[in-house]
Amino acid sequence: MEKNNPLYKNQGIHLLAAIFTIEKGVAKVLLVKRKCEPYKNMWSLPGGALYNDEDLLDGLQREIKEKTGLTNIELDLCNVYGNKNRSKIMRMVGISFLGVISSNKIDSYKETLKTSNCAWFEIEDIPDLAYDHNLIINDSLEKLKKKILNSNILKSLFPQGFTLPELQKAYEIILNKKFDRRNFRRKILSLGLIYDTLKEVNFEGKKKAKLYKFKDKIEDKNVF
Amino acid sequence: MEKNNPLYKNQGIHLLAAIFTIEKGVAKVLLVKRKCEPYKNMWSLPGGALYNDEDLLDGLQREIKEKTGLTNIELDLCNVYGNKNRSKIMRMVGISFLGVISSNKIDSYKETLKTSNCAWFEIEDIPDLAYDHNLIINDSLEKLKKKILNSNILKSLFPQGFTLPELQKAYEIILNKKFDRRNFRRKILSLGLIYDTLKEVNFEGKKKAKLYKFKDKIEDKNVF
DNA sequence: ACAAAAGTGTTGACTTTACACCCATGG
DNA sequence: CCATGGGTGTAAAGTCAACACTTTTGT
Repeated sequence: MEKNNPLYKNQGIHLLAAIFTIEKGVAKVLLVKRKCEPYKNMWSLPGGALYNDEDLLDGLQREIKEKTGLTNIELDLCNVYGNKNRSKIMRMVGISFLGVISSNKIDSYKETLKTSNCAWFEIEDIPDLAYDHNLIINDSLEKLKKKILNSNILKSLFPQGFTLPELQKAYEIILNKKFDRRNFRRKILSLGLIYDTLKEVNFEGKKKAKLYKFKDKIEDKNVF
Repeated sequence: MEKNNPLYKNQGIHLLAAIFTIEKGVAKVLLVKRKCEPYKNMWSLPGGALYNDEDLLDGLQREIKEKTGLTNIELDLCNVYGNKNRSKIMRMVGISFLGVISSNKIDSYKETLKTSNCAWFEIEDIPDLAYDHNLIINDSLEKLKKKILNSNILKSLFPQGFTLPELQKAYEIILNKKFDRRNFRRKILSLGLIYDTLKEVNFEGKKKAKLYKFKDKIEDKNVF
Protein backbone atom coordinates (compact mmCIF):
# COMPACT_ATOMS: atom_id res chain seq x y z
CA MET A 1 0.00 0.00 0.00
CA GLU A 2 1.63 3.21 -1.13
CA LYS A 3 0.19 6.56 -0.31
CA ASN A 4 0.71 8.00 -3.75
CA ASN A 5 0.09 5.04 -5.99
CA PRO A 6 -1.81 6.56 -8.90
CA LEU A 7 -3.80 3.37 -9.30
CA TYR A 8 -5.85 4.18 -6.24
CA LYS A 9 -5.21 7.82 -5.55
CA ASN A 10 -8.00 10.32 -5.25
CA GLN A 11 -10.88 8.03 -4.59
CA GLY A 12 -13.66 9.19 -2.37
CA ILE A 13 -16.40 7.65 -0.31
CA HIS A 14 -19.86 8.97 -0.83
CA LEU A 15 -22.11 8.42 2.18
CA LEU A 16 -25.83 8.39 1.45
CA ALA A 17 -28.86 8.14 3.67
CA ALA A 18 -32.32 7.00 2.60
CA ILE A 19 -34.45 8.30 5.46
CA PHE A 20 -38.09 7.29 5.45
CA THR A 21 -41.07 8.35 7.45
CA ILE A 22 -44.83 7.89 7.36
CA GLU A 23 -46.97 10.99 7.37
CA LYS A 24 -50.76 11.02 7.11
CA GLY A 25 -50.80 7.42 5.96
CA VAL A 26 -48.19 7.81 3.26
CA ALA A 27 -44.57 6.63 3.16
CA LYS A 28 -42.12 9.38 2.32
CA VAL A 29 -38.41 9.78 1.81
CA LEU A 30 -36.27 12.78 2.62
CA LEU A 31 -34.52 14.51 -0.28
CA VAL A 32 -32.32 17.57 -0.56
CA LYS A 33 -31.98 20.00 -3.41
CA ARG A 34 -28.41 20.26 -4.64
CA LYS A 35 -26.86 23.70 -4.46
CA CYS A 36 -23.78 22.96 -6.56
CA GLU A 37 -22.53 21.04 -9.54
CA PRO A 38 -22.75 18.32 -10.56
CA TYR A 39 -26.51 17.85 -10.82
CA LYS A 40 -27.04 21.40 -9.55
CA ASN A 41 -30.68 22.04 -8.61
CA MET A 42 -31.65 18.40 -8.85
CA TRP A 43 -33.00 16.53 -5.86
CA SER A 44 -30.82 13.86 -4.29
CA LEU A 45 -30.44 11.78 -1.17
CA PRO A 46 -28.80 13.58 1.71
CA GLY A 47 -25.15 12.68 2.05
CA GLY A 48 -21.69 13.62 0.94
CA ALA A 49 -18.04 12.77 1.05
CA LEU A 50 -16.43 11.08 4.02
CA TYR A 51 -13.53 13.10 5.45
CA ASN A 52 -10.11 11.61 6.04
CA ASP A 53 -10.11 12.27 9.74
CA GLU A 54 -13.48 10.94 10.83
CA ASP A 55 -14.96 7.51 11.37
CA LEU A 56 -17.37 6.50 8.66
CA LEU A 57 -20.46 6.56 10.85
CA ASP A 58 -19.48 9.95 12.24
CA GLY A 59 -19.10 11.26 8.70
CA LEU A 60 -22.54 9.96 7.89
CA GLN A 61 -24.10 11.80 10.82
CA ARG A 62 -22.13 14.95 9.99
CA GLU A 63 -23.32 14.95 6.41
CA ILE A 64 -26.92 14.41 7.43
CA LYS A 65 -26.69 17.24 9.91
CA GLU A 66 -25.08 19.54 7.35
CA LYS A 67 -27.58 18.76 4.65
CA THR A 68 -30.78 18.43 6.67
CA GLY A 69 -30.19 19.73 10.18
CA LEU A 70 -31.20 16.37 11.64
CA THR A 71 -29.02 14.82 14.30
CA ASN A 72 -28.57 11.38 15.77
CA ILE A 73 -30.39 9.37 13.15
CA GLU A 74 -30.20 5.59 13.52
CA LEU A 75 -29.01 4.08 10.26
CA ASP A 76 -28.24 0.61 8.94
CA LEU A 77 -25.88 -0.23 6.12
CA CYS A 78 -27.85 -0.91 3.01
CA ASN A 79 -25.72 -1.28 -0.10
CA VAL A 80 -22.58 -0.27 -1.95
CA TYR A 81 -22.48 1.38 -5.36
CA GLY A 82 -19.11 1.02 -7.01
CA ASN A 83 -19.55 1.54 -10.70
CA LYS A 84 -16.53 3.47 -11.91
CA ASN A 85 -18.60 6.02 -13.83
CA ARG A 86 -21.22 6.84 -11.25
CA SER A 87 -19.68 10.22 -10.49
CA LYS A 88 -18.24 12.45 -13.17
CA ILE A 89 -15.80 14.58 -11.22
CA MET A 90 -13.80 12.00 -9.35
CA ARG A 91 -14.01 8.34 -8.50
CA MET A 92 -16.60 7.97 -5.76
CA VAL A 93 -17.83 4.77 -4.20
CA GLY A 94 -21.29 5.21 -2.73
CA ILE A 95 -22.25 3.56 0.52
CA SER A 96 -25.93 3.77 1.32
CA PHE A 97 -27.70 3.59 4.66
CA LEU A 98 -31.30 3.12 5.63
CA GLY A 99 -33.12 4.94 8.40
CA VAL A 100 -36.59 5.75 9.61
CA ILE A 101 -37.64 8.75 11.63
CA SER A 102 -40.53 9.81 13.75
CA SER A 103 -43.87 10.66 12.31
CA ASN A 104 -44.82 12.34 15.58
CA LYS A 105 -42.22 15.03 15.35
CA ILE A 106 -42.54 15.60 11.66
CA ASP A 107 -43.64 19.18 12.02
CA SER A 108 -40.65 20.19 14.07
CA TYR A 109 -38.46 18.41 11.55
CA LYS A 110 -40.07 20.46 8.86
CA GLU A 111 -38.93 23.64 10.53
CA THR A 112 -35.36 22.36 10.59
CA LEU A 113 -35.55 21.21 7.03
CA LYS A 114 -36.98 24.39 5.60
CA THR A 115 -33.72 26.24 5.97
CA SER A 116 -31.81 23.44 4.30
CA ASN A 117 -33.74 23.03 1.10
CA CYS A 118 -35.02 19.59 2.08
CA ALA A 119 -38.38 18.04 1.55
CA TRP A 120 -40.31 14.83 2.06
CA PHE A 121 -41.38 13.13 -1.13
CA GLU A 122 -44.03 10.45 -1.31
CA ILE A 123 -42.31 7.27 -2.40
CA GLU A 124 -44.81 6.88 -5.21
CA ASP A 125 -43.90 10.27 -6.52
CA ILE A 126 -40.15 10.71 -6.62
CA PRO A 127 -38.60 12.87 -9.35
CA ASP A 128 -35.48 12.02 -11.33
CA LEU A 129 -32.64 12.31 -8.89
CA ALA A 130 -28.93 13.07 -9.09
CA TYR A 131 -26.46 10.22 -9.61
CA ASP A 132 -27.95 6.74 -9.17
CA HIS A 133 -30.15 7.84 -6.28
CA ASN A 134 -33.41 6.56 -7.73
CA LEU A 135 -31.89 3.11 -7.77
CA ILE A 136 -30.61 3.54 -4.23
CA ILE A 137 -34.07 4.48 -2.97
CA ASN A 138 -35.56 1.38 -4.58
CA ASP A 139 -32.94 -0.85 -3.01
CA SER A 140 -33.45 0.83 0.35
CA LEU A 141 -37.20 0.35 0.26
CA GLU A 142 -36.76 -3.34 -0.48
CA LYS A 143 -34.45 -3.59 2.47
CA LEU A 144 -36.90 -1.72 4.67
CA LYS A 145 -39.66 -4.16 3.74
CA LYS A 146 -37.48 -7.02 4.90
CA LYS A 147 -36.15 -5.36 8.02
CA ILE A 148 -39.53 -4.54 9.52
CA LEU A 149 -40.15 -8.28 9.74
CA ASN A 150 -37.20 -9.09 11.97
CA SER A 151 -35.84 -5.93 13.53
CA ASN A 152 -36.80 -2.86 15.49
CA ILE A 153 -36.05 -0.53 12.60
CA LEU A 154 -39.41 1.18 13.04
CA LYS A 155 -38.53 2.11 16.60
CA SER A 156 -37.66 5.64 15.55
CA LEU A 157 -40.99 6.02 13.80
CA PHE A 158 -42.61 5.83 17.23
CA PRO A 159 -40.24 7.27 19.80
CA GLN A 160 -42.99 7.38 22.42
CA GLY A 161 -44.35 3.94 21.58
CA PHE A 162 -47.38 3.00 19.56
CA THR A 163 -50.71 1.22 19.70
CA LEU A 164 -51.20 -1.95 17.72
CA PRO A 165 -53.71 -0.39 15.31
CA GLU A 166 -51.15 2.36 14.70
CA LEU A 167 -48.37 -0.13 14.07
CA GLN A 168 -50.60 -2.16 11.81
CA LYS A 169 -51.18 0.90 9.64
CA ALA A 170 -47.44 1.45 9.36
CA TYR A 171 -46.89 -2.15 8.27
CA GLU A 172 -49.74 -1.97 5.82
CA ILE A 173 -48.36 1.19 4.26
CA ILE A 174 -44.82 -0.09 3.96
CA LEU A 175 -45.75 -3.55 2.73
CA ASN A 176 -48.69 -2.25 0.72
CA LYS A 177 -50.95 -4.96 2.05
CA LYS A 178 -53.94 -5.22 4.41
CA PHE A 179 -54.06 -7.47 7.47
CA ASP A 180 -56.72 -8.91 9.71
CA ARG A 181 -56.60 -7.04 13.01
CA ARG A 182 -56.65 -10.12 15.21
CA ASN A 183 -54.10 -12.04 13.20
CA PHE A 184 -51.76 -9.07 12.88
CA ARG A 185 -51.79 -8.72 16.63
CA ARG A 186 -50.94 -12.37 17.23
CA LYS A 187 -48.32 -12.36 14.51
CA ILE A 188 -46.47 -9.24 15.53
CA LEU A 189 -46.43 -10.32 19.16
CA SER A 190 -45.11 -13.73 18.18
CA LEU A 191 -42.26 -12.12 16.23
CA GLY A 192 -40.91 -10.92 19.56
CA LEU A 193 -40.08 -7.41 18.37
CA ILE A 194 -42.31 -5.42 20.71
CA TYR A 195 -43.58 -5.38 24.28
CA ASP A 196 -46.60 -4.08 26.13
CA THR A 197 -45.75 -1.04 28.26
CA LEU A 198 -48.98 -1.54 30.28
CA LYS A 199 -49.87 2.07 29.57
CA GLU A 200 -52.85 3.12 27.51
CA VAL A 201 -53.33 6.01 25.13
CA ASN A 202 -55.83 7.21 22.59
CA PHE A 203 -55.18 6.64 18.94
CA GLU A 204 -58.06 6.89 16.55
CA GLY A 205 -60.88 5.49 18.60
CA LYS A 206 -62.56 6.75 21.68
CA LYS A 207 -61.51 3.71 23.55
CA LYS A 208 -58.01 3.76 24.94
CA ALA A 209 -55.49 1.43 23.32
CA LYS A 210 -52.54 -0.33 24.88
CA LEU A 211 -49.19 1.30 24.31
CA TYR A 212 -46.41 -0.90 22.98
CA LYS A 213 -42.73 -0.26 22.31
CA PHE A 214 -40.06 -1.90 20.22
CA LYS A 215 -37.50 -3.83 22.19
CA ASP A 216 -34.00 -2.38 22.16
CA LYS A 217 -32.48 -5.75 21.38
CA ILE A 218 -34.07 -8.29 19.05
CA GLU A 219 -32.96 -11.88 19.27
CA ASP A 220 -32.75 -13.83 16.01
CA LYS A 221 -35.48 -16.27 15.09
CA ASN A 222 -34.34 -19.76 14.22
CA VAL A 223 -35.66 -21.10 10.96
CA PHE A 224 -34.43 -24.57 11.89
CA MET B 1 -17.09 18.08 -4.91
CA GLU B 2 -13.58 19.18 -5.67
CA LYS B 3 -10.95 16.84 -6.92
CA ASN B 4 -8.21 18.13 -4.67
CA ASN B 5 -10.08 18.98 -1.54
CA PRO B 6 -7.70 17.85 1.21
CA LEU B 7 -10.64 16.90 3.39
CA TYR B 8 -11.27 13.83 1.31
CA LYS B 9 -8.15 13.36 -0.75
CA ASN B 10 -6.21 10.15 -0.75
CA GLN B 11 -8.77 7.81 0.62
CA GLY B 12 -8.83 4.27 -0.56
CA ILE B 13 -11.28 1.42 -0.73
CA HIS B 14 -10.13 -1.87 0.64
CA LEU B 15 -12.01 -4.81 -0.85
CA LEU B 16 -12.05 -7.96 1.25
CA ALA B 17 -13.37 -11.44 0.64
CA ALA B 18 -14.27 -13.98 3.31
CA ILE B 19 -14.37 -17.17 1.27
CA PHE B 20 -15.59 -20.27 3.04
CA THR B 21 -15.63 -23.92 2.16
CA ILE B 22 -16.30 -27.22 3.87
CA GLU B 23 -13.64 -29.87 3.70
CA LYS B 24 -13.82 -33.23 5.42
CA GLY B 25 -16.66 -32.10 7.61
CA VAL B 26 -15.03 -28.88 8.76
CA ALA B 27 -15.79 -25.28 7.79
CA LYS B 28 -12.75 -23.38 6.63
CA VAL B 29 -11.89 -19.90 5.47
CA LEU B 30 -9.30 -18.89 2.91
CA LEU B 31 -6.44 -16.71 4.13
CA VAL B 32 -3.34 -15.29 2.48
CA LYS B 33 0.03 -14.56 3.96
CA ARG B 34 1.03 -10.94 3.50
CA LYS B 35 4.22 -10.34 1.59
CA CYS B 36 4.63 -6.67 2.40
CA GLU B 37 4.12 -4.10 5.11
CA PRO B 38 2.04 -3.35 6.96
CA TYR B 39 1.42 -6.58 8.85
CA LYS B 40 4.12 -8.30 6.79
CA ASN B 41 4.04 -12.10 7.20
CA MET B 42 0.74 -12.07 9.02
CA TRP B 43 -2.26 -13.87 7.61
CA SER B 44 -5.16 -11.83 6.30
CA LEU B 45 -8.26 -12.06 4.19
CA PRO B 46 -7.62 -11.94 0.47
CA GLY B 47 -8.28 -8.50 -0.97
CA GLY B 48 -6.72 -5.18 -1.68
CA ALA B 49 -7.24 -1.69 -2.96
CA LEU B 50 -9.83 -0.84 -5.58
CA TYR B 51 -8.32 0.89 -8.61
CA ASN B 52 -9.66 4.15 -10.00
CA ASP B 53 -10.50 2.75 -13.38
CA GLU B 54 -12.41 -0.39 -12.51
CA ASP B 55 -15.88 -1.15 -11.25
CA LEU B 56 -15.94 -2.22 -7.64
CA LEU B 57 -16.99 -5.80 -8.30
CA ASP B 58 -14.34 -6.13 -11.01
CA GLY B 59 -11.74 -4.88 -8.59
CA LEU B 60 -12.88 -7.46 -6.09
CA GLN B 61 -12.47 -10.29 -8.59
CA ARG B 62 -9.11 -8.92 -9.71
CA GLU B 63 -7.80 -8.80 -6.17
CA ILE B 64 -8.98 -12.32 -5.45
CA LYS B 65 -7.33 -13.55 -8.59
CA GLU B 66 -4.09 -11.75 -7.83
CA LYS B 67 -3.97 -12.94 -4.26
CA THR B 68 -5.29 -16.48 -4.62
CA GLY B 69 -5.45 -17.41 -8.29
CA LEU B 70 -9.18 -18.07 -8.02
CA THR B 71 -11.47 -16.64 -10.65
CA ASN B 72 -15.15 -15.95 -10.92
CA ILE B 73 -16.11 -16.29 -7.29
CA GLU B 74 -19.70 -15.40 -6.43
CA LEU B 75 -19.69 -12.88 -3.61
CA ASP B 76 -22.29 -10.95 -1.62
CA LEU B 77 -21.78 -7.67 0.14
CA CYS B 78 -21.31 -8.27 3.82
CA ASN B 79 -20.26 -5.19 5.76
CA VAL B 80 -18.36 -1.92 5.76
CA TYR B 81 -15.49 -1.05 8.10
CA GLY B 82 -14.89 2.65 8.27
CA ASN B 83 -13.00 3.37 11.45
CA LYS B 84 -10.54 6.12 10.64
CA ASN B 85 -7.60 4.30 12.24
CA ARG B 86 -8.05 0.85 10.79
CA SER B 87 -5.14 1.26 8.40
CA LYS B 88 -1.94 2.96 9.40
CA ILE B 89 -0.57 4.05 6.03
CA MET B 90 -3.52 5.85 4.53
CA ARG B 91 -7.22 6.19 5.11
CA MET B 92 -8.84 2.97 3.89
CA VAL B 93 -12.48 2.05 4.13
CA GLY B 94 -12.93 -1.71 4.10
CA ILE B 95 -15.82 -3.30 2.25
CA SER B 96 -16.21 -6.99 2.95
CA PHE B 97 -17.84 -9.69 0.84
CA LEU B 98 -18.94 -13.20 1.60
CA GLY B 99 -18.48 -16.20 -0.66
CA VAL B 100 -18.50 -19.97 -0.60
CA ILE B 101 -16.64 -22.27 -2.92
CA SER B 102 -16.72 -25.85 -3.94
CA SER B 103 -15.64 -28.63 -1.68
CA ASN B 104 -15.48 -30.97 -4.68
CA LYS B 105 -12.73 -29.09 -6.40
CA ILE B 106 -10.79 -28.29 -3.32
CA ASP B 107 -7.73 -30.21 -4.39
CA SER B 108 -7.39 -28.38 -7.66
CA TYR B 109 -7.85 -25.13 -5.78
CA LYS B 110 -5.05 -26.16 -3.51
CA GLU B 111 -2.68 -26.39 -6.46
CA THR B 112 -3.62 -22.87 -7.47
CA LEU B 113 -3.28 -21.59 -3.96
CA LYS B 114 0.08 -23.12 -3.22
CA THR B 115 1.87 -20.68 -5.48
CA SER B 116 0.12 -17.74 -3.86
CA ASN B 117 0.84 -18.34 -0.22
CA CYS B 118 -2.76 -19.10 0.59
CA ALA B 119 -4.22 -21.65 2.90
CA TRP B 120 -7.51 -22.86 4.31
CA PHE B 121 -7.90 -22.37 8.04
CA GLU B 122 -10.49 -24.13 10.14
CA ILE B 123 -12.83 -21.49 11.43
CA GLU B 124 -12.30 -22.76 14.97
CA ASP B 125 -8.59 -22.23 14.59
CA ILE B 126 -7.86 -18.86 13.05
CA PRO B 127 -4.68 -17.03 14.06
CA ASP B 128 -4.42 -13.32 14.80
CA LEU B 129 -4.91 -11.61 11.48
CA ALA B 130 -3.84 -8.32 9.94
CA TYR B 131 -6.04 -5.24 10.35
CA ASP B 132 -9.52 -5.97 11.72
CA HIS B 133 -9.83 -9.18 9.76
CA ASN B 134 -10.69 -11.42 12.71
CA LEU B 135 -13.72 -9.23 13.30
CA ILE B 136 -14.61 -9.34 9.62
CA ILE B 137 -14.53 -13.14 9.61
CA ASN B 138 -16.85 -13.28 12.61
CA ASP B 139 -19.30 -10.91 10.96
CA SER B 140 -19.12 -12.88 7.73
CA LEU B 141 -19.83 -16.16 9.46
CA GLU B 142 -22.88 -14.70 11.15
CA LYS B 143 -24.10 -13.51 7.79
CA LEU B 144 -23.44 -16.92 6.25
CA LYS B 145 -25.54 -18.58 8.95
CA LYS B 146 -28.42 -16.34 8.05
CA LYS B 147 -28.01 -16.55 4.30
CA ILE B 148 -28.13 -20.33 4.07
CA LEU B 149 -31.70 -20.14 5.37
CA ASN B 150 -33.08 -18.02 2.57
CA SER B 151 -30.70 -17.98 -0.36
CA ASN B 152 -28.73 -20.20 -2.68
CA ILE B 153 -25.39 -19.07 -1.28
CA LEU B 154 -24.27 -22.69 -0.89
CA LYS B 155 -24.74 -23.25 -4.60
CA SER B 156 -21.03 -22.89 -5.22
CA LEU B 157 -20.25 -25.45 -2.53
CA PHE B 158 -21.89 -28.05 -4.76
CA PRO B 159 -21.40 -27.06 -8.38
CA GLN B 160 -22.51 -30.50 -9.56
CA GLY B 161 -25.44 -30.69 -7.17
CA PHE B 162 -25.75 -32.56 -3.90
CA THR B 163 -27.68 -35.26 -2.13
CA LEU B 164 -29.87 -34.36 0.80
CA PRO B 165 -27.68 -36.16 3.34
CA GLU B 166 -24.74 -34.22 1.93
CA LEU B 167 -26.55 -30.92 2.19
CA GLN B 168 -27.71 -31.76 5.68
CA LYS B 169 -24.11 -32.24 6.76
CA ALA B 170 -23.20 -28.83 5.35
CA TYR B 171 -26.03 -27.17 7.25
CA GLU B 172 -25.13 -29.00 10.42
CA ILE B 173 -21.53 -27.90 10.16
CA ILE B 174 -22.31 -24.28 9.44
CA LEU B 175 -25.08 -23.93 12.01
CA ASN B 176 -23.34 -26.23 14.46
CA LYS B 177 -26.53 -28.17 15.11
CA LYS B 178 -27.90 -31.65 14.35
CA PHE B 179 -31.14 -32.30 12.52
CA ASP B 180 -33.52 -35.20 12.13
CA ARG B 181 -33.09 -36.61 8.62
CA ARG B 182 -36.77 -36.76 7.75
CA ASN B 183 -37.58 -33.33 9.11
CA PHE B 184 -34.56 -31.70 7.52
CA ARG B 185 -35.70 -33.07 4.20
CA ARG B 186 -39.20 -31.68 4.55
CA LYS B 187 -37.94 -28.36 5.87
CA ILE B 188 -35.35 -27.70 3.23
CA LEU B 189 -37.75 -28.62 0.46
CA SER B 190 -40.40 -26.34 1.93
CA LEU B 191 -37.94 -23.44 1.93
CA GLY B 192 -38.02 -23.58 -1.84
CA LEU B 193 -34.28 -23.19 -2.33
CA ILE B 194 -33.54 -26.46 -4.11
CA TYR B 195 -35.00 -28.83 -6.67
CA ASP B 196 -34.76 -32.52 -7.52
CA THR B 197 -32.73 -33.10 -10.69
CA LEU B 198 -34.22 -36.62 -10.98
CA LYS B 199 -30.70 -38.01 -11.24
CA GLU B 200 -29.14 -40.27 -8.64
CA VAL B 201 -25.60 -40.53 -7.36
CA ASN B 202 -23.70 -42.24 -4.60
CA PHE B 203 -22.74 -40.29 -1.55
CA GLU B 204 -21.78 -42.17 1.58
CA GLY B 205 -24.12 -45.11 1.44
CA LYS B 206 -24.27 -48.00 -0.96
CA LYS B 207 -27.70 -47.00 -2.04
CA LYS B 208 -27.91 -44.25 -4.63
CA ALA B 209 -29.27 -40.91 -3.45
CA LYS B 210 -31.26 -38.33 -5.35
CA LEU B 211 -29.29 -35.44 -6.73
CA TYR B 212 -30.59 -31.96 -5.94
CA LYS B 213 -29.47 -28.51 -7.03
CA PHE B 214 -29.96 -25.01 -5.76
CA LYS B 215 -32.30 -22.89 -7.82
CA ASP B 216 -30.69 -20.00 -9.66
CA LYS B 217 -33.36 -17.60 -8.50
CA ILE B 218 -34.89 -17.72 -5.03
CA GLU B 219 -38.18 -15.94 -4.44
CA ASP B 220 -38.66 -14.22 -1.10
CA LYS B 221 -40.76 -15.85 1.59
CA ASN B 222 -43.51 -13.72 3.05
CA VAL B 223 -43.56 -13.55 6.81
CA PHE B 224 -46.97 -11.93 6.65
C1' DA C 1 -78.16 4.95 22.71
C1' DC C 2 -75.19 4.59 19.02
C1' DA C 3 -71.15 4.94 16.19
C1' DA C 4 -66.44 3.98 15.88
C1' DA C 5 -62.48 1.93 17.15
C1' DA C 6 -60.17 -1.49 20.58
C1' DG C 7 -59.91 -5.81 22.23
C1' DT C 8 -60.52 -11.00 22.50
C1' DG C 9 -61.73 -16.44 21.30
C1' DT C 10 -62.74 -20.45 18.29
C1' DT C 11 -62.70 -23.68 14.70
C1' DG C 12 -60.77 -26.22 10.85
C1' DA C 13 -56.72 -26.43 7.99
C1' DC C 14 -52.22 -26.74 7.82
C1' DT C 15 -47.32 -27.45 9.80
C1' DT C 16 -44.18 -29.26 12.72
C1' DT C 17 -42.14 -32.55 15.66
C1' DA C 18 -40.88 -36.87 17.10
C1' DC C 19 -40.60 -41.17 16.05
C1' DA C 20 -40.01 -46.50 13.29
C1' DC C 21 -39.89 -48.97 9.47
C1' DC C 22 -38.58 -50.57 4.58
C1' DC C 23 -35.18 -50.39 0.62
C1' DA C 24 -30.98 -50.99 -2.07
C1' DT C 25 -26.41 -52.41 -2.40
C1' DG C 26 -21.38 -53.59 -1.57
C1' DG C 27 -18.74 -56.50 1.06
C1' DC D 1 -26.96 -62.14 4.39
C1' DC D 2 -26.18 -58.25 6.91
C1' DA D 3 -24.42 -53.63 7.84
C1' DT D 4 -24.81 -49.17 6.19
C1' DG D 5 -26.82 -45.42 4.71
C1' DG D 6 -31.12 -43.61 1.81
C1' DG D 7 -35.79 -43.09 1.63
C1' DT D 8 -40.71 -42.67 3.33
C1' DG D 9 -45.24 -42.30 6.65
C1' DT D 10 -47.89 -41.03 10.70
C1' DA D 11 -50.02 -39.43 14.86
C1' DA D 12 -50.05 -35.78 18.36
C1' DA D 13 -48.98 -31.02 19.20
C1' DG D 14 -48.68 -26.68 17.67
C1' DT D 15 -49.52 -22.77 14.52
C1' DC D 16 -52.18 -20.10 11.20
C1' DA D 17 -56.19 -18.08 8.72
C1' DA D 18 -60.64 -16.82 8.72
C1' DC D 19 -64.17 -15.29 11.02
C1' DA D 20 -67.99 -12.55 14.98
C1' DC D 21 -68.79 -10.85 19.09
C1' DT D 22 -67.93 -7.72 23.34
C1' DT D 23 -65.95 -3.38 25.38
C1' DT D 24 -65.23 1.47 25.83
C1' DT D 25 -66.37 6.13 25.36
C1' DG D 26 -67.33 10.72 23.00
C1' DT D 27 -71.17 12.65 20.90
